[in-house]
Amino acid sequence: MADIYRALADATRRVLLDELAAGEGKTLFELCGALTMQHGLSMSRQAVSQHLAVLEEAGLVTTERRGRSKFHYFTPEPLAEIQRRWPHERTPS
Amino acid sequence: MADIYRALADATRRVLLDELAAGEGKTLFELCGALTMQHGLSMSRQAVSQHLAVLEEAGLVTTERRGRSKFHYFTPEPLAEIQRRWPHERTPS
DNA sequence: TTGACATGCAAGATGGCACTTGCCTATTGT
DNA sequence: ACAATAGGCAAGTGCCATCTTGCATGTCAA
Repeated sequence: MADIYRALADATRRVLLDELAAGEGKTLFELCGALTMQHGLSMSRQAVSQHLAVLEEAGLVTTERRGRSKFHYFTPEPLAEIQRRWPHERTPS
Repeated sequence: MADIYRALADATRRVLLDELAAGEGKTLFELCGALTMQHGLSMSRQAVSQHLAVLEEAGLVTTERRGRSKFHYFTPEPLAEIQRRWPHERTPS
């Protein structure tokens, strides 16, 4: 499991996490479209694919193949390590 | 305020945060020593200084000059952005 | 089977980050 | 004043991450 800090270091990957956190189960093409349309980021399909691979290695994204499509899901659990490592007060909502 | 994600991306900087979170108010030389002695990281003083500058720009470290020494303090507040951006369930302690 | 669709693999170019080196400034003590 | 201490600035180097390009693999529909 690669470190999540490196995965979060890239702005494009953070936007991808935003997209996946919003609506679940998006494909590579859908994410490419979302990046271009809604975030003004225009990159090749492979660039997005490589970003998703980094996120998956870090455990922040899980995938599920259905047919020729691959659906991506946000998995927030690895983020808990950050709070475990540097705990700080939380306003008890 | 530079982004905290880039600041967290480097392993040395994370160890520095660990050191500062443990005991407050350390100087550059003290941190250099801690890196070498307790973590097996042997780097030049400038390397550590540049890491501290990145952490300070990200708001994760605040400094206070006293005489010719500069004391560094861990400031965890910026980390809250991560939880705000991707909220996930926390075991209600 | 043939073509279109969705994705994967691999090699190359570019830019940025981490680290070093050398010199400089500021503070303290004698 | 002088030396020693603590730290800062700036240029240079090497490497890694990101991105692109081109081709390959697997899936579905007609």
